[in-house]
Amino acid sequence: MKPPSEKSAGRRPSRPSYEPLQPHEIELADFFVRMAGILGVPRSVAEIYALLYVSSGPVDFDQIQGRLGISKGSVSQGLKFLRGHEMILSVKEPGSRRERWQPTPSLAASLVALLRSQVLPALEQAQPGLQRVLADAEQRGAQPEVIERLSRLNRWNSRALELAPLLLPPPGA
Amino acid sequence: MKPPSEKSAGRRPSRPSYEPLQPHEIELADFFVRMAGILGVPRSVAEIYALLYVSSGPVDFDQIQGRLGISKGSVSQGLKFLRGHEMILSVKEPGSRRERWQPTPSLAASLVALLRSQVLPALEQAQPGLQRVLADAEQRGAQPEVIERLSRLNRWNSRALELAPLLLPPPGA
DNA sequence: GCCTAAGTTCAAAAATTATTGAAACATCAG
DNA sequence: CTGATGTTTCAATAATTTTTGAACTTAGGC
Repeated sequence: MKPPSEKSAGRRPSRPSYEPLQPHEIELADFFVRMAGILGVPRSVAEIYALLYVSSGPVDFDQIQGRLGISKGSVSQGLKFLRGHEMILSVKEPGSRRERWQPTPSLAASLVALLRSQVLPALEQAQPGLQRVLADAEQRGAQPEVIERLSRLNRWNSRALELAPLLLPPPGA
Repeated sequence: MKPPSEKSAGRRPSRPSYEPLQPHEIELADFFVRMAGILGVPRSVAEIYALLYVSSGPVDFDQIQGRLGISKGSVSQGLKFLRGHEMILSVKEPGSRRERWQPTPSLAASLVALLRSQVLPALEQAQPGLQRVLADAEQRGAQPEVIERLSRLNRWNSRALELAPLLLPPPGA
Protein backbone atom coordinates (compact mmCIF):
# COMPACT_ATOMS: atom_id res chain seq x y z
CA MET A 1 0.00 0.00 0.00
CA LYS A 2 2.80 2.45 0.77
CA PRO A 3 5.32 2.61 -2.06
CA PRO A 4 8.68 2.31 -0.26
CA SER A 5 10.60 4.73 -2.49
CA GLU A 6 11.95 1.96 -4.70
CA LYS A 7 14.55 4.01 -6.50
CA SER A 8 15.48 6.19 -3.55
CA ALA A 9 18.59 8.34 -3.81
CA GLY A 10 21.85 6.53 -4.46
CA ARG A 11 20.92 3.05 -3.24
CA ARG A 12 20.54 0.40 -5.89
CA PRO A 13 17.41 -1.60 -4.99
CA SER A 14 18.33 -5.08 -3.87
CA ARG A 15 15.54 -6.54 -5.97
CA PRO A 16 15.41 -4.37 -9.07
CA SER A 17 12.00 -4.06 -10.63
CA TYR A 18 11.52 -4.89 -14.29
CA GLU A 19 9.27 -3.29 -16.84
CA PRO A 20 6.40 -5.37 -18.07
CA LEU A 21 6.40 -6.19 -21.78
CA GLN A 22 5.88 -3.27 -24.15
CA PRO A 23 3.02 -3.39 -26.68
CA HIS A 24 5.29 -4.38 -29.54
CA GLU A 25 6.83 -7.09 -27.46
CA ILE A 26 3.42 -8.38 -26.47
CA GLU A 27 2.42 -8.53 -30.10
CA LEU A 28 5.38 -10.72 -30.95
CA ALA A 29 4.88 -12.87 -27.91
CA ASP A 30 1.28 -13.48 -28.90
CA PHE A 31 2.43 -14.65 -32.29
CA PHE A 32 4.94 -17.06 -30.83
CA VAL A 33 2.48 -18.27 -28.23
CA ARG A 34 -0.05 -19.07 -30.89
CA MET A 35 2.40 -20.89 -33.11
CA ALA A 36 3.80 -22.79 -30.18
CA GLY A 37 0.31 -23.74 -29.15
CA ILE A 38 -0.11 -25.68 -32.38
CA LEU A 39 2.72 -27.94 -31.30
CA GLY A 40 1.58 -28.09 -27.72
CA VAL A 41 4.39 -25.97 -26.37
CA PRO A 42 3.27 -24.12 -23.25
CA ARG A 43 2.64 -20.42 -23.22
CA SER A 44 5.40 -19.59 -20.81
CA VAL A 45 8.00 -21.26 -22.99
CA ALA A 46 6.86 -19.33 -26.04
CA GLU A 47 6.90 -16.10 -24.08
CA ILE A 48 10.44 -16.65 -22.92
CA TYR A 49 11.57 -17.34 -26.44
CA ALA A 50 9.76 -14.27 -27.73
CA LEU A 51 11.42 -12.09 -25.12
CA LEU A 52 14.87 -13.31 -26.09
CA TYR A 53 13.94 -12.87 -29.73
CA VAL A 54 13.07 -9.17 -29.48
CA SER A 55 15.81 -8.31 -27.04
CA SER A 56 18.95 -6.63 -28.27
CA GLY A 57 21.33 -8.55 -26.08
CA PRO A 58 21.38 -11.69 -23.97
CA VAL A 59 18.83 -11.74 -21.17
CA ASP A 60 19.34 -13.20 -17.73
CA PHE A 61 17.16 -15.32 -15.50
CA ASP A 62 15.91 -12.52 -13.29
CA GLN A 63 15.10 -10.28 -16.21
CA ILE A 64 13.04 -13.01 -17.77
CA GLN A 65 11.20 -13.62 -14.56
CA GLY A 66 10.69 -9.95 -13.88
CA ARG A 67 9.59 -8.81 -17.29
CA LEU A 68 7.27 -11.73 -17.94
CA GLY A 69 5.99 -11.78 -14.41
CA ILE A 70 6.21 -15.54 -14.05
CA SER A 71 7.63 -17.79 -11.36
CA LYS A 72 11.18 -18.98 -10.94
CA GLY A 73 10.02 -22.50 -11.56
CA SER A 74 8.49 -21.60 -14.88
CA VAL A 75 11.57 -19.74 -16.01
CA SER A 76 13.78 -22.63 -15.04
CA GLN A 77 11.63 -25.18 -16.80
CA GLY A 78 11.13 -23.00 -19.82
CA LEU A 79 14.86 -22.49 -20.23
CA LYS A 80 15.40 -26.18 -19.75
CA PHE A 81 12.99 -26.94 -22.57
CA LEU A 82 14.50 -24.37 -24.92
CA ARG A 83 18.01 -25.50 -24.08
CA GLY A 84 17.04 -29.12 -24.61
CA HIS A 85 15.80 -28.33 -28.08
CA GLU A 86 18.81 -26.20 -28.84
CA MET A 87 16.69 -23.15 -29.38
CA ILE A 88 18.75 -20.88 -27.14
CA LEU A 89 22.39 -20.35 -26.26
CA SER A 90 23.93 -19.16 -23.06
CA VAL A 91 26.52 -16.44 -22.97
CA LYS A 92 28.52 -16.40 -19.79
CA GLU A 93 30.43 -13.33 -18.94
CA PRO A 94 33.53 -13.99 -16.87
CA GLY A 95 33.50 -13.03 -13.22
CA SER A 96 29.83 -13.83 -12.79
CA ARG A 97 27.99 -17.00 -12.15
CA ARG A 98 24.91 -15.67 -13.88
CA GLU A 99 23.94 -17.03 -17.27
CA ARG A 100 22.54 -14.87 -20.02
CA TRP A 101 20.47 -16.22 -22.86
CA GLN A 102 19.88 -15.49 -26.49
CA PRO A 103 18.10 -17.30 -29.30
CA THR A 104 19.98 -19.70 -31.50
CA PRO A 105 20.85 -18.10 -34.85
CA SER A 106 18.30 -19.99 -36.91
CA LEU A 107 14.69 -20.14 -35.86
CA ALA A 108 14.05 -22.41 -38.83
CA ALA A 109 16.55 -24.95 -37.61
CA SER A 110 15.07 -24.74 -34.14
CA LEU A 111 11.62 -25.47 -35.42
CA VAL A 112 12.78 -28.42 -37.47
CA ALA A 113 14.60 -29.81 -34.46
CA LEU A 114 11.54 -29.38 -32.31
CA LEU A 115 9.33 -31.16 -34.79
CA ARG A 116 11.85 -33.93 -35.22
CA SER A 117 11.99 -34.50 -31.51
CA GLN A 118 8.26 -34.99 -31.36
CA VAL A 119 7.60 -36.87 -34.55
CA LEU A 120 10.61 -39.12 -34.87
CA PRO A 121 10.22 -41.08 -31.66
CA ALA A 122 6.60 -41.72 -32.54
CA LEU A 123 7.55 -42.99 -35.99
CA GLU A 124 10.32 -45.16 -34.66
CA GLN A 125 8.26 -46.67 -31.95
CA ALA A 126 5.37 -47.30 -34.29
CA GLN A 127 7.39 -49.05 -36.99
CA PRO A 128 7.18 -52.64 -35.72
CA GLY A 129 3.59 -52.21 -34.59
CA LEU A 130 2.48 -50.94 -37.97
CA GLN A 131 4.16 -53.81 -39.73
CA ARG A 132 2.43 -56.21 -37.43
CA VAL A 133 -0.93 -54.62 -38.06
CA LEU A 134 -0.43 -54.97 -41.79
CA ALA A 135 0.74 -58.56 -41.60
CA ASP A 136 -2.22 -59.31 -39.39
CA ALA A 137 -4.65 -57.82 -41.88
CA GLU A 138 -3.10 -59.74 -44.77
CA GLN A 139 -3.25 -62.98 -42.89
CA ARG A 140 -6.87 -62.49 -41.95
CA GLY A 141 -7.65 -61.76 -45.58
CA ALA A 142 -8.95 -58.27 -44.92
CA GLN A 143 -10.50 -56.18 -47.67
CA PRO A 144 -8.00 -55.08 -50.32
CA GLU A 145 -8.86 -51.48 -49.53
CA VAL A 146 -7.80 -51.84 -45.92
CA ILE A 147 -4.62 -53.66 -46.90
CA GLU A 148 -3.84 -50.87 -49.33
CA ARG A 149 -4.32 -48.23 -46.60
CA LEU A 150 -2.14 -50.03 -44.13
CA SER A 151 0.55 -50.61 -46.74
CA ARG A 152 0.64 -46.95 -47.58
CA LEU A 153 0.92 -46.06 -43.93
CA ASN A 154 3.86 -48.43 -43.58
CA ARG A 155 5.57 -47.02 -46.66
CA TRP A 156 5.14 -43.50 -45.37
CA ASN A 157 6.51 -44.37 -42.04
CA SER A 158 9.57 -46.01 -43.55
CA ARG A 159 10.23 -43.17 -45.91
CA ALA A 160 9.86 -40.62 -43.18
CA LEU A 161 12.39 -42.50 -41.09
CA GLU A 162 14.82 -42.66 -43.99
CA LEU A 163 14.47 -38.99 -44.76
CA ALA A 164 14.66 -37.78 -41.21
CA PRO A 165 18.43 -37.92 -40.77
CA LEU A 166 18.87 -35.80 -43.88
CA LEU A 167 16.54 -33.10 -42.64
CA LEU A 168 18.77 -32.29 -39.76
CA PRO A 169 21.61 -34.37 -38.45
CA PRO A 170 21.04 -35.89 -35.02
CA PRO A 171 22.94 -34.54 -31.98
CA GLY A 172 26.34 -35.92 -32.91
CA ALA A 173 26.97 -35.48 -36.66
CA MET B 1 -23.60 -59.64 -11.80
CA LYS B 2 -26.09 -61.94 -13.53
CA PRO B 3 -25.58 -62.04 -17.29
CA PRO B 4 -29.11 -61.57 -18.69
CA SER B 5 -28.72 -63.94 -21.65
CA GLU B 6 -27.86 -61.16 -24.06
CA LYS B 7 -28.14 -63.16 -27.27
CA SER B 8 -31.07 -65.30 -26.21
CA ALA B 9 -32.81 -67.41 -28.80
CA GLY B 10 -34.20 -65.69 -31.84
CA ARG B 11 -34.57 -62.17 -30.46
CA ARG B 12 -32.29 -59.50 -31.85
CA PRO B 13 -31.09 -57.43 -28.88
CA SER B 14 -32.58 -53.94 -28.95
CA ARG B 15 -29.21 -52.45 -28.01
CA PRO B 16 -26.67 -54.64 -29.76
CA SER B 17 -23.37 -54.93 -27.94
CA TYR B 18 -20.17 -54.15 -29.75
CA GLU B 19 -16.79 -55.78 -29.44
CA PRO B 20 -14.06 -53.71 -27.90
CA LEU B 21 -11.09 -52.97 -30.14
CA GLN B 22 -8.90 -55.91 -31.10
CA PRO B 23 -5.18 -55.84 -30.32
CA HIS B 24 -4.23 -54.91 -33.86
CA GLU B 25 -6.80 -52.15 -33.88
CA ILE B 26 -5.53 -50.83 -30.59
CA GLU B 27 -2.02 -50.74 -31.98
CA LEU B 28 -3.09 -48.59 -34.89
CA ALA B 29 -5.22 -46.39 -32.69
CA ASP B 30 -2.24 -45.77 -30.41
CA PHE B 31 -0.22 -44.66 -33.38
CA PHE B 32 -2.88 -42.23 -34.55
CA VAL B 33 -3.46 -40.97 -31.04
CA ARG B 34 0.20 -40.21 -30.61
CA MET B 35 0.52 -38.45 -33.93
CA ALA B 36 -2.64 -36.49 -33.32
CA GLY B 37 -1.35 -35.51 -29.93
CA ILE B 38 1.50 -33.61 -31.54
CA LEU B 39 -1.04 -31.34 -33.16
CA GLY B 40 -3.22 -31.14 -30.09
CA VAL B 41 -6.00 -33.25 -31.53
CA PRO B 42 -7.86 -35.05 -28.75
CA ARG B 43 -7.52 -38.75 -28.19
CA SER B 44 -11.13 -39.55 -28.94
CA VAL B 45 -10.93 -37.93 -32.35
CA ALA B 46 -7.83 -39.90 -33.24
CA GLU B 47 -9.45 -43.10 -32.06
CA ILE B 48 -12.49 -42.55 -34.20
CA TYR B 49 -10.34 -41.93 -37.22
CA ALA B 50 -8.26 -45.02 -36.50
CA LEU B 51 -11.37 -47.15 -36.24
CA LEU B 52 -12.64 -45.96 -39.60
CA TYR B 53 -9.17 -46.47 -41.02
CA VAL B 54 -8.90 -50.16 -40.12
CA SER B 55 -12.49 -50.99 -40.86
CA SER B 56 -13.40 -52.70 -44.09
CA GLY B 57 -16.55 -50.74 -44.69
CA PRO B 58 -18.23 -47.57 -43.54
CA VAL B 59 -18.95 -47.46 -39.82
CA ASP B 60 -22.00 -45.93 -38.20
CA PHE B 61 -22.47 -43.79 -35.12
CA ASP B 62 -23.50 -46.55 -32.77
CA GLN B 63 -20.71 -48.84 -33.84
CA ILE B 64 -18.20 -46.12 -33.15
CA GLN B 65 -19.66 -45.44 -29.75
CA GLY B 66 -19.94 -49.10 -28.89
CA ARG B 67 -16.57 -50.30 -30.03
CA LEU B 68 -14.65 -47.37 -28.63
CA GLY B 69 -16.69 -47.23 -25.46
CA ILE B 70 -17.07 -43.47 -25.48
CA SER B 71 -20.07 -41.22 -25.07
CA LYS B 72 -22.52 -40.04 -27.68
CA GLY B 73 -21.30 -36.52 -27.17
CA SER B 74 -17.73 -37.45 -27.91
CA VAL B 75 -18.67 -39.35 -31.02
CA SER B 76 -20.72 -36.45 -32.27
CA GLN B 77 -17.99 -33.92 -31.62
CA GLY B 78 -15.31 -36.15 -33.01
CA LEU B 79 -17.22 -36.70 -36.23
CA LYS B 80 -17.88 -32.98 -36.45
CA PHE B 81 -14.18 -32.28 -36.20
CA LEU B 82 -13.22 -34.90 -38.76
CA ARG B 83 -15.97 -33.77 -41.10
CA GLY B 84 -14.94 -30.15 -40.68
CA HIS B 85 -11.43 -30.99 -41.75
CA GLU B 86 -12.65 -33.16 -44.59
CA MET B 87 -10.97 -36.20 -43.17
CA ILE B 88 -14.02 -38.43 -43.45
CA LEU B 89 -16.90 -38.96 -45.82
CA SER B 90 -20.41 -40.10 -45.15
CA VAL B 91 -22.04 -42.83 -47.13
CA LYS B 92 -25.78 -42.86 -46.85
CA GLU B 93 -27.62 -45.93 -47.87
CA PRO B 94 -31.13 -45.33 -49.10
CA GLY B 95 -33.99 -46.30 -46.83
CA SER B 96 -32.14 -45.42 -43.67
CA ARG B 97 -31.58 -42.20 -41.88
CA ARG B 98 -28.36 -43.47 -40.40
CA GLU B 99 -25.07 -42.12 -41.65
CA ARG B 100 -22.07 -44.32 -42.15
CA TRP B 101 -18.54 -43.03 -42.21
CA GLN B 102 -15.29 -43.82 -43.89
CA PRO B 103 -11.94 -42.05 -44.17
CA THR B 104 -11.30 -39.68 -47.03
CA PRO B 105 -9.15 -41.36 -49.71
CA SER B 106 -5.96 -39.48 -48.94
CA LEU B 107 -4.64 -39.31 -45.42
CA ALA B 108 -1.87 -37.06 -46.70
CA ALA B 109 -4.33 -34.52 -48.00
CA SER B 110 -6.22 -34.68 -44.74
CA LEU B 111 -3.13 -33.93 -42.75
CA VAL B 112 -2.17 -31.02 -44.93
CA ALA B 113 -5.66 -29.61 -44.60
CA LEU B 114 -5.53 -30.01 -40.87
CA LEU B 115 -2.21 -28.23 -40.60
CA ARG B 116 -3.37 -25.47 -42.89
CA SER B 117 -6.43 -24.87 -40.80
CA GLN B 118 -4.31 -24.37 -37.72
CA VAL B 119 -1.35 -22.51 -39.13
CA LEU B 120 -2.90 -20.29 -41.76
CA PRO B 121 -5.23 -18.29 -39.54
CA ALA B 122 -2.35 -17.62 -37.18
CA LEU B 123 -0.15 -16.42 -40.02
CA GLU B 124 -2.86 -14.24 -41.48
CA GLN B 125 -3.77 -12.71 -38.21
CA ALA B 126 -0.17 -12.06 -37.33
CA GLN B 127 0.78 -10.39 -40.60
CA PRO B 128 -0.07 -6.77 -39.73
CA GLY B 129 1.18 -7.13 -36.19
CA LEU B 130 4.53 -8.48 -37.29
CA GLN B 131 4.96 -5.63 -39.75
CA ARG B 132 4.17 -3.17 -37.03
CA VAL B 133 6.69 -4.77 -34.69
CA LEU B 134 9.37 -4.47 -37.34
CA ALA B 135 8.53 -0.87 -38.22
CA ASP B 136 8.56 -0.08 -34.54
CA ALA B 137 11.98 -1.59 -34.05
CA GLU B 138 13.38 0.28 -37.06
CA GLN B 139 11.99 3.55 -35.86
CA ARG B 140 13.40 3.10 -32.40
CA GLY B 141 16.77 2.33 -33.94
CA ALA B 142 16.99 -1.12 -32.44
CA GLN B 143 20.12 -3.24 -32.82
CA PRO B 144 20.72 -4.42 -36.39
CA GLU B 145 20.59 -7.98 -35.16
CA VAL B 146 17.08 -7.58 -33.86
CA ILE B 147 15.97 -5.81 -37.03
CA GLU B 148 17.40 -8.66 -39.04
CA ARG B 149 15.51 -11.24 -36.98
CA LEU B 150 12.24 -9.43 -37.29
CA SER B 151 12.70 -8.90 -41.02
CA ARG B 152 13.30 -12.57 -41.53
CA LEU B 153 10.21 -13.40 -39.55
CA ASN B 154 8.19 -11.07 -41.74
CA ARG B 155 9.59 -12.51 -44.93
CA TRP B 156 8.80 -16.02 -43.76
CA ASN B 157 5.32 -15.11 -42.85
CA SER B 158 4.70 -13.52 -46.24
CA ARG B 159 6.18 -16.39 -48.16
CA ALA B 160 4.19 -18.90 -46.18
CA LEU B 161 1.01 -17.01 -46.96
CA GLU B 162 1.86 -16.90 -50.66
CA LEU B 163 2.66 -20.57 -50.81
CA ALA B 164 -0.30 -21.72 -48.78
CA PRO B 165 -2.94 -21.59 -51.55
CA LEU B 166 -0.73 -23.76 -53.76
CA LEU B 167 -0.33 -26.41 -51.12
CA LEU B 168 -3.99 -27.22 -51.12
CA PRO B 169 -6.75 -25.15 -52.63
CA PRO B 170 -9.13 -23.56 -50.13
CA PRO B 171 -12.71 -24.89 -49.75
CA GLY B 172 -14.04 -23.59 -53.07
CA ALA B 173 -11.46 -24.06 -55.84
C1' DG C 1 36.95 -24.26 2.41
C1' DC C 2 32.75 -21.42 3.51
C1' DC C 3 28.78 -18.89 2.29
C1' DT C 4 25.73 -17.02 -0.67
C1' DA C 5 23.91 -16.11 -5.19
C1' DA C 6 21.97 -18.77 -8.92
C1' DG C 7 19.30 -22.24 -10.43
C1' DT C 8 16.63 -26.70 -10.00
C1' DT C 9 13.13 -29.80 -8.31
C1' DC C 10 8.75 -31.33 -7.35
C1' DA C 11 4.38 -31.65 -4.78
C1' DA C 12 0.39 -28.96 -4.60
C1' DA C 13 -2.77 -25.41 -6.72
C1' DA C 14 -4.59 -23.29 -10.70
C1' DA C 15 -5.81 -23.30 -15.34
C1' DT C 16 -7.08 -25.47 -19.27
C1' DT C 17 -9.04 -29.04 -22.14
C1' DA C 18 -11.67 -33.24 -22.97
C1' DT C 19 -15.54 -36.12 -21.94
C1' DT C 20 -19.97 -37.15 -20.36
C1' DG C 21 -24.95 -37.46 -20.40
C1' DA C 22 -29.35 -35.59 -20.28
C1' DA C 23 -32.25 -32.58 -22.76
C1' DA C 24 -33.22 -30.41 -27.15
C1' DC C 25 -33.53 -30.81 -31.91
C1' DA C 26 -34.11 -32.67 -36.62
C1' DT C 27 -35.56 -35.77 -39.98
C1' DC C 28 -37.88 -39.11 -42.35
C1' DA C 29 -40.53 -43.65 -42.66
C1' DG C 30 -45.02 -44.80 -42.00
C1' DC D 1 -48.68 -35.21 -39.80
C1' DT D 2 -46.46 -37.84 -36.12
C1' DG D 3 -43.53 -40.60 -33.48
C1' DA D 4 -39.50 -42.75 -32.99
C1' DT D 5 -34.78 -42.76 -34.45
C1' DG D 6 -30.55 -40.47 -35.08
C1' DT D 7 -27.81 -36.59 -33.94
C1' DT D 8 -26.35 -32.32 -31.74
C1' DT D 9 -25.77 -29.17 -27.91
C1' DC D 10 -23.92 -27.68 -23.77
C1' DA D 11 -23.49 -27.28 -18.74
C1' DA D 12 -21.32 -30.06 -15.44
C1' DT D 13 -17.56 -33.13 -14.34
C1' DA D 14 -13.33 -35.43 -15.04
C1' DA D 15 -8.78 -35.61 -16.76
C1' DT D 16 -4.77 -33.43 -18.06
C1' DT D 17 -1.46 -29.86 -18.29
C1' DT D 18 0.77 -25.79 -16.62
C1' DT D 19 2.28 -22.85 -13.08
C1' DT D 20 3.69 -21.79 -8.63
C1' DG D 21 6.68 -21.48 -4.59
C1' DA D 22 9.24 -23.23 -0.99
C1' DA D 23 12.82 -26.45 -0.03
C1' DC D 24 16.87 -28.14 -1.92
C1' DT D 25 21.24 -28.39 -4.65
C1' DT D 26 25.20 -26.50 -7.00
C1' DA D 27 28.88 -23.68 -8.06
C1' DG D 28 32.21 -20.16 -7.53
C1' DG D 29 33.78 -15.82 -5.50
C1' DC D 30 36.02 -14.47 -1.59
